[in-house]
Amino acid sequence: METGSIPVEDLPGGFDLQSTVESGQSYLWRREDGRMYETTHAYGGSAWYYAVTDCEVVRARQRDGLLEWESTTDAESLLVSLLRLDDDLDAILDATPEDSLVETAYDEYRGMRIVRDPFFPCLVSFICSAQMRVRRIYDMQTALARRFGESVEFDGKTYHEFPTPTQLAAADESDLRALKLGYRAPYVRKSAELLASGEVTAEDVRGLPYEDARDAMQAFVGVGDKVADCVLLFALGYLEAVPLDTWIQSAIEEHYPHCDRGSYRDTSRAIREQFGGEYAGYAQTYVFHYLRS
DNA sequence: ATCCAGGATGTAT
DNA sequence: ATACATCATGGA
Repeated sequence: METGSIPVEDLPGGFDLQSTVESGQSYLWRREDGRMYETTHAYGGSAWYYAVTDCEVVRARQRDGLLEWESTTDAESLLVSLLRLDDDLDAILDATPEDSLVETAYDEYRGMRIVRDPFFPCLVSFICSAQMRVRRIYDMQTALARRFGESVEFDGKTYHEFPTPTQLAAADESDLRALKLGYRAPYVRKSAELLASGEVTAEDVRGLPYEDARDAMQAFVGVGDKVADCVLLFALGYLEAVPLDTWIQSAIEEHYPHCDRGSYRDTSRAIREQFGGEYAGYAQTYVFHYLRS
């Protein structure tokens, strides 16, 4: 086992591990004690979390200004990538317009960062998110990993990686329904098949201008405007993407009624401008977490 | 019991 | 392009 620590206290804008991985933007991380979403700020906020990706387990906790980690291999660059520790949060705040709701949310969860999740797990988690509570989305992803993913041994325990597109494409609908995916089961299977066959790839989307990328994402099944925005924001690094979910819709009604333009596309453009454009997704994620907590 | 949860799809207009 | 019913599941 390799270990290390990353000084995060002096990163521009700081860092907050708990809000980053427990704000409903990523379904990659689990708390080591299995109490995700049951209690808040356990151990003074220094609980261990783990993620499994590329057959590697990485475990991390934040304590005394450090992000301490344990892994099968050197995990520092992986953590910088997954948790976007290279984002200049101060610059992002500076680029965000004066706005009492956004500022309140930024103050409440200072240091929370957008994640950079692996594409396929992110895609599936947000396909599953349709009409579903955050806690149950977690449970579905956990069930998929246990049932279809590779087992990885680490530190005397068995962890389960999220399945590959090929692994999920090989499942049939009844297997997925047995895991309580409900009507999302065929969406997940068909989208896995599109990736497994190479008919659609993440590279077909990555690099496109934002609105083109949002359209391209809808080649997947079970992906409309909102889920497309989530994957663009939380996996592909389109920080301007603002997923218009029910929470943000009600925030628009309440705080930004002039941004409601009827259609998703036009409302999206308006709220994106309201939130400062380039980093509008950051403001969205803070507001989402603030309103939902 | 009825309503709702990080919506998308198929169909009719 | 927009309006509508329909789609599982569990918790309040």
